[in-house]
Amino acid sequence: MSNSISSERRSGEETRSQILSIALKFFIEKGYESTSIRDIAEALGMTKSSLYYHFRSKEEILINLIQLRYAQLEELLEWLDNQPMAPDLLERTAHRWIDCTTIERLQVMILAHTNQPVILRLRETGQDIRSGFQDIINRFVDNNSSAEARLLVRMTLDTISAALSASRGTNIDFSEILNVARQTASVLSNLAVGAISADHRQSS
Amino acid sequence: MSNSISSERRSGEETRSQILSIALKFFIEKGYESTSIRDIAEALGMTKSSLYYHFRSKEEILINLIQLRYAQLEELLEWLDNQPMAPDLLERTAHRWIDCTTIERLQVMILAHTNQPVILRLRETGQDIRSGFQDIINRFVDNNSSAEARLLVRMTLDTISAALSASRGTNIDFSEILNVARQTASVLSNLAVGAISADHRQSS
DNA sequence: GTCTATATTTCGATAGAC
DNA sequence: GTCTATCGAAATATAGAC
Repeated sequence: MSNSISSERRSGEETRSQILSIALKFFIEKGYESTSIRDIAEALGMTKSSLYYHFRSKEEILINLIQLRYAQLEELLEWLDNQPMAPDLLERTAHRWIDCTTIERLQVMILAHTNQPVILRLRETGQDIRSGFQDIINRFVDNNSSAEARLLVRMTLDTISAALSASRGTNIDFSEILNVARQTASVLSNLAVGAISADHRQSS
Repeated sequence: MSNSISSERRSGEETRSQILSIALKFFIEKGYESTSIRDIAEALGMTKSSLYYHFRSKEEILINLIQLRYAQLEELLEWLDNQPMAPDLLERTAHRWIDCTTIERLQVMILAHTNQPVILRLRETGQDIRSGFQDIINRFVDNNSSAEARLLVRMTLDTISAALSASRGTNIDFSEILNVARQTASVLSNLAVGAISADHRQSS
């Protein structure tokens, strides 16, 4: 409300993003519950109270981090809605998703992966945390599809998580994870499309 | 030390296994850190103090649960050491692992999957928590192998985790998860063996 | 925007009676 | 083997000075 909003805003936003960055690091390494506000504050050379100026609660920090994920998921959904259905559409969708994955988003995926209980709890208490791939999955299968087909479609779209999970504790780097995720998506999409076709043959 | 040890022992062991069972359920649903000793005790109709008679600490409960996993991993390793190396050995190893997976062990895998930070911390503080597949993976690749080959072997052996993770939030059942894990292991083992062969061609 | 000081709660764990 | 009572530590969060 003063005439120096811009500069005040700037430094405020910088501190905010530093907090998010450190919090992401701790939440991945130690887990959300084992990371205290104090851990985050002290790593930034400030006190707990200062941190509460920027975020109302610890949950709000987590929610901010998680939501970074959805903008790109919606872009992918918009792209998908403009594609004609084709046998290789699932594979192309998975590849498109992998190709637009940056190292920052990969870290958010690790966060979501290593803190499933609290994220599930937030979702149940009505926070704005949507479940990731559901809308995209529904483009390929429905509730009449076999469990096999539904699961294979999910796995095809989520090979990054599978590669990430398998790479835990190793020094395998970012680009290699995406490379392997790509290969895996290709072979899994074949299995998925086969299962979907089998469903259709059975229902006709 | 009395002459009624057997009956006393019996009821003690039963309480112990009830505690482990409830703790497993809570650790999966709420996460280890968000589950209090009180949660576990009250679910069993007892107090916190009574629980401390059976387990020294909350950590000890978790460690007991995690260790249920290793007996069968060692059986698999012993079987593997008696097999001659063959191109399809990786696939057969993965299938053997999947085929001996009970629903109880699947739950322990979910536990390990949803509580990675604390399990990693226990391992670092010298508790007897070994990392799962490392010994088995080393039978197929070494540090000279490409990152691609190493990661693909890991993923081939860990398709249960991938299928489990993808099935979160759905009602897809146990047998279908194992079925899909089997199919996935087959196609991934082909990729892995291809990558290993490529390594050998390059080094010779 | 950052600080000191503190309120409030909850946790893991122990002591000791029965 | 289970209980009541309690300790001490650490957590989230707030109030108010600067």
